[in-house]
This record gives sequence, structure tokens and C-alpha cells, in this order.
Amino acid sequence: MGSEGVGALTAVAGEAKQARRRAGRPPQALLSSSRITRAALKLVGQDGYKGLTMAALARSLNVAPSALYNHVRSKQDVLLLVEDHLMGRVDVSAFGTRPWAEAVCAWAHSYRDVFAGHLPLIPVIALLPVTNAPATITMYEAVTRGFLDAGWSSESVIDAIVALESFIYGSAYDVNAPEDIFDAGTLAPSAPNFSAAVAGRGLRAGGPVTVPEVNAGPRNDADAAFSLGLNAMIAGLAATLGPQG
Amino acid sequence: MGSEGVGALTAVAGEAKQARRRAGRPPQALLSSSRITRAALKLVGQDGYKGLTMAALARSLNVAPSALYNHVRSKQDVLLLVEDHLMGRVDVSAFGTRPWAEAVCAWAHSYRDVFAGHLPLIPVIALLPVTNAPATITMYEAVTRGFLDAGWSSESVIDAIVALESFIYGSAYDVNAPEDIFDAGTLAPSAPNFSAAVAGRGLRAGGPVTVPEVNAGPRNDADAAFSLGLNAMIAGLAATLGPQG
DNA sequence: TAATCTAAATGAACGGCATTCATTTAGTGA
DNA sequence: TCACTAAATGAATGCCGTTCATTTAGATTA
Repeated sequence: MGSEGVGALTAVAGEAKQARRRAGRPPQALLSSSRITRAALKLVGQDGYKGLTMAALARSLNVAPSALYNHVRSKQDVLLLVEDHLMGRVDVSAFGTRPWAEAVCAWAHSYRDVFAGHLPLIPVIALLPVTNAPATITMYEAVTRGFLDAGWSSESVIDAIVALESFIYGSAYDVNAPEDIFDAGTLAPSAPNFSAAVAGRGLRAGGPVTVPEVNAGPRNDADAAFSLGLNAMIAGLAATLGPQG
Repeated sequence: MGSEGVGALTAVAGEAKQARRRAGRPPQALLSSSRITRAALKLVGQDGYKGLTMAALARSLNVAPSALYNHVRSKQDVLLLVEDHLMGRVDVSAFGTRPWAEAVCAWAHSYRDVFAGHLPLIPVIALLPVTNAPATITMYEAVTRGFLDAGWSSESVIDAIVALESFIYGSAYDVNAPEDIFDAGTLAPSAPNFSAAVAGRGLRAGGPVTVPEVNAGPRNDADAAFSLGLNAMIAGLAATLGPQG
């Protein structure tokens, strides 16, 4: 019964070449939402989202593709599962322990960093209702509390959060932009100011590529633009809050 | 020769049921980048991006799907063509005629409005190099000039533009979010502050759904969040600019 | 306990998709 | 005139998400 029945017909050493399971409901359920979520996340970690296909997901769970549809209505459902799981990794701990501006800053950075590695989920977050996405709702609750505690009115919190989120989503894309995204190529002469500004970008303290270090993972420009925009928006929002409560 | 050869075998009245063209290079080229772009745009206007397939595109141009690949390397190329065309619709005219903050505001609104109807292009804009996207480069040049004229340094313009663009992309998604995106459903009790704030959203001057009018096209909440965030970021950026030039 | 219902698996399809390739034809330059 | 290249057709490929009939096992009910 509990023997897991991993019997290969002729168990060749090592290679987990599973025996073909015969049709019909198995004694122990092979699939569940959380198993599917974990497998999907693992697949994405290996091959990215191009590797996340229903067939590959099924194979990684040692199951026929059609079996997935007993637990999930569509591939979108899988994406929603993954999205909600990842939302649990967004750090909201600064709300309640740090002042509002700092907390927003920490939350936003964490949020962006989590989803910069999961761009195909952004349309899912931005467009799908949060119903049945418990971790997502938990995150929103924590952030809302942080805003209310800082003096925000109930009527304007959501707009402020949405504005910040919009910026975060766009910034997550930017993290994945190639280094030469603003390379005008042969058309550079027709856009002299722009080209010069692109060339002069990152002439910041610390230099551009002067210090290779370990090459700093993602692009450094993206971080600079993110910090600039985030600080600006936080300051601007704080100013909005000030006069009228 | 120049007769266009639209000869149906038995020309039944009206219905443009084209005769099958025989294989081989036609006397007059049937395709070009601009024809492909226009056809793609028309298709998208009719059926949205789900309707934009290479097969449908070919059919609308009265051509075999494989013929497209003589003018375009991939479907991504088609998307890039469309993207660059649309970028020409983004209004940059306020730069040079209005003060910086106003110009940025007008540009950002126009930018968001154009691409809110073309969400699948956002990954294309955000991730693909601008090389060979002349209208896009032209847009950036105008915006860069506007920033430089307002006193921005060449080293920080691009970061500021990228920050604003990130916000714009995210906001374009938000325009398309369903009304009930923040509906927590059965989990609402577990997130009381959030749920209350969602319910209290849009209790602004003018009311929420009090005045149906023509139902105002896209969601009103999206506009409120966009304005709030945009004004905040513009104010914050202007403050950054002030002290250090 | 027997009969029925439902949950969860298989495996064979399906239609749609982007893309490739061999082939054909027409213009172009040596 | 002859090669070369550009631009079309049409058949084929492989992948992908999804559906459906079928099978088996557990759960519920008579």
C-alpha cells in the first residue's frame, strides 16, 4: 500500500526510468496544487519560462499531461499558483518596524527583485483578480496597514499602492533589458542629444564598467534608474500626504 | 503586366475570392515592411493580439504564410514593426512649448494611452534594442532634448526617462485590469484593512459609479492612480534636479 | 455488502501555432 | 546569355495547450 510502487520492469542501475503506470486512479494521489507549484518553480529555475510547458511539467511529475487538468483548469492557473507562491517571498517586514518611507523602499526593492526573475508573471499579477491568491492578499494587507498607520486615508491608499506597483512592474522589465537597449546603431547621428546622454549614462560615483568585480549580476543602470524613480515617487507621495492628510 | 491580375476563375459578383496565384516571384512585389505593418495593425484592431498570427497576417495580405519570412525574420520582427509605428503616435509636442513638468505630464499620458491598447508590445519595447526603430529613437531624442533644456545633466537624463517609462508601462497594464481585481472573495475577512480600503477606493470628488455617463471607457481608478503616481514622481524628480543641477 | 458516484490517472487524439525547406518564377547585373 | 538573387507557393515539421473516452480506486449510500 504505502510502498510507493516505483517498480521498473528491469531496474537498470541508477537511472530512474519509471515503469509505465497503468491507467486508472492510483491508490495515492500523485498530484496536488502544491506539488504542481513546486515542480513548476523548479522547471522555471532550470530552463526559464520557455521551459514551463504542460508537457514538461507533467513529465517532471512523472504523469501524463492530461492528468494536470484534474487539478488545474489551464496553464494560466499554473502561472497563478506560481505567482501567489512567489508573492510570499516579497518582504513586507519593514512595515511596522521602520518609518513609512523606508518601509516602502524596502518593500519595493524586494518586490522588484522577486519578479525581475519572473517577467511572464507580471501580466498575471497585473491583470488577474486576487481571489484565491492568499499570499498575495496577505501581502496587500500588510502594505495597506503600513500606509494607514503612516496616516494615509482609506480612500487613497489603494491608488498609492497601485502607482508604486506599476512602477515596480515596469522596473522589473528594465532589470532584464540588455546592456545595449538604447544603442541607436546607424541612426545615432539623427538623435545626437539622446545618443550623447546614453553614452554619458552611468558616469556616476563608482564608474560604469571600471570595476568589473563579479560583474554585479544584473545591470547597474537598472538599479540607478529604479532608485531614482522610487525615491522621487516616495518623496512626491509623502508630500501629497502632508498637507491634506 | 501592370494589370494587377486579380482574375477570379469565375468572378462571382462582389466577393473578392481571389484566384490562387501560381508559385514563383510575382511581377510586382506583394509585400513590404510597411504593408505588413499596416495589415498587422488592422488585424490587431479587429481581433486584438490573439488575432495577430502569421497565418492570419498572410491571409489578410492574400499571401502564403511563408512569404512573410522573406521580409521579416520572425513574428517578433512584426511586433517590432508595429511597436515602432505606434511610437510615432506618442505626443512629444509639449516639449519645447510647455514647461518641463507639464510637458512630461502630457507625454506620459499620451505614451500610456497609446500602449494601453497594445500590452503585448510592452515586453518588446522594454527588452529589445532600439536599433532600427527610427520612430522610437525620434521620440527619445525629443524627450531627451526637453530634459536637457530644463536643466538636466546628460548623466542623469536617461535614468530619469527610464524611471518614468517604467511607471508608464506598469500603468498601461493597470488600465486593462478588471474592475474586481482586488476582490479578495472568501478571503476578505483575513485582510480587513485591505478590503476596507478597496471598498473605499474612488470615494473621490465626482463619486465612483454615481454618474454612469457613457461609462467612461477604461476604468476611472486607473486614471486616478496614474495621476497620483505621475504627479508624485514628477515632483520628486524636480526636487532632485533643484539642488544639484 | 452491493451498487453508485466521484476523483484521479492514462493515452489518443485535435487544432493552432511559428517556422523551415524545396521548388518555382521573375527581375538584375556580369 | 548566364548566373545570381528576390519573392512567391505549398508541403511538412514539431511543439503546445487542451479535450475526451476510458480505466481504476476510493467514498457514499441503499
